[in-house]
Amino acid sequence: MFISKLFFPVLRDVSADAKLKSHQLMLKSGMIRQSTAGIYSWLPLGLKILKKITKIVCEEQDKIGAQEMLMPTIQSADIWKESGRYNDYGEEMLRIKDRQGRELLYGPTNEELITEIFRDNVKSYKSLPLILYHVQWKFRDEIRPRFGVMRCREFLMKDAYSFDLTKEDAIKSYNKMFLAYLRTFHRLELKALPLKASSGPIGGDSSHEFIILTDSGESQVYLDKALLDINIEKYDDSETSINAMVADYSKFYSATDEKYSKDEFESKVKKSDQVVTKGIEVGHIFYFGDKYSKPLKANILGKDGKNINSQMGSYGIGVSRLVAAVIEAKYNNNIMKWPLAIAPFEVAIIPLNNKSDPKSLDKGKKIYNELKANGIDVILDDTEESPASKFKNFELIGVPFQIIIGSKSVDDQFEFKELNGITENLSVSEIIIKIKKLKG
RNA sequence: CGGGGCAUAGCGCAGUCUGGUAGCGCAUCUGGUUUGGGACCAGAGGGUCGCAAGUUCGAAUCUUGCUGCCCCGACCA
Repeated sequence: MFISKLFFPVLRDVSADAKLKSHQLMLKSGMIRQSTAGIYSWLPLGLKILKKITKIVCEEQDKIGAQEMLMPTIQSADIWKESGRYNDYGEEMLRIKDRQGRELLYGPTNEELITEIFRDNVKSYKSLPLILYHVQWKFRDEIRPRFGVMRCREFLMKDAYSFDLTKEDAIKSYNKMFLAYLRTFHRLELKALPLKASSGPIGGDSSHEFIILTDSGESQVYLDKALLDINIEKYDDSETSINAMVADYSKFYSATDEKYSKDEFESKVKKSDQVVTKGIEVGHIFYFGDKYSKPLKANILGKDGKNINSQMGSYGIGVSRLVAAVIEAKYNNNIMKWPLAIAPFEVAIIPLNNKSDPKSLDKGKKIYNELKANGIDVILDDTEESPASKFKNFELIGVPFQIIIGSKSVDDQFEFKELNGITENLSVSEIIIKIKKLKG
């Protein structure tokens, strides 16, 4: 991408309404624009990051054997009446009538729909276990949306649904998902904390929420430092390894504000291991047995030829919220510090004096082509802006690395600078090797 | 839903109290000078002052109604 062609309407000032840093920075850098209360358009830069995060989320789902599909945003009210949630869900559900007067709704979640699909298409225990997921826009009519995409009404969510024959099997699916979640957040370079949670309107008897630790999050969390030292990379996909992981995470104390008890915290965690910080909920997993399969009559035939209800779980990740959560967790001095894996661009090439020295832009283009040929996501500054303004722009977007072509470059050596970090002089081939290595 | 605030150029704001026909910064366009940390000079374009009604010779300004947005509280990925 040449920056002169990129649609990114940056703002010098943002409204005093944007209180949260992530909200301010997303507006300033032209990632998003608000359409109406709690509803946002994603401009090219924001969408690019959203897609990169989505890809990582999907890869980790695929890795545990979940299969991607896509359900619609609009659903019929009928199945919600069958499950009993049409009345229970309340004002948060956006209800719509079509021209025939049929009752529809904009899905806030998809348990009913997936259960219907399962009911109509899966008849035998031999098809189990089955985990299906999709990444789709949801709508929940929040009483008071705020904080940009952090708490909005329309949001992108990955939701997965597991179907198993027995509770024991269902817990295996649940634990696999637990691992997938921790791996996903690890790849996003976030400190994620699984917490036992009350299960809310989704229902069921086992659930964890996943909280991203930040300095500025919404909810206060209390935890044993040992939880942060667990290395998720040491667990593989085997059942024993997964069980060990769940056991390891269950060993130590952690609680949100609501469940926190001072006495318990003090007695279970050594003073030196106590961590009190803030967090943002980005994921939630539930095991809820036959809560939906029973009312929706999602029966399958077991080995003995008898009909049974499958055991279900559902698993959500707020993908659009994750974008803001990454910013909150990692920003520094008004700069968004993207992990390389989701950065809007991996490298910016900055020829400083395009006007007075046309050769420098030619050099930039040559490097641009070489990097592109090596699969590197690169942006070239082909404008005649002042150097200062160029640097500011790339800082604002949060491109992690810069290649600077200017008076300090000699021959085929260029300044290779880490955003707000060290600068070294490298040749193009050295730079390519370095980035490839960082990408892993 | 309860309580409060705001709505003026693409963005951020002043002007409203005390009515006299709209201004500042940034952005945009033109020309010139600049170029290692959001450059400078000169000029230009851009506004039914959220909508509707009322008061008045005259309304961004006063009155009423409506709409939208935001903030504080109870919910949520």
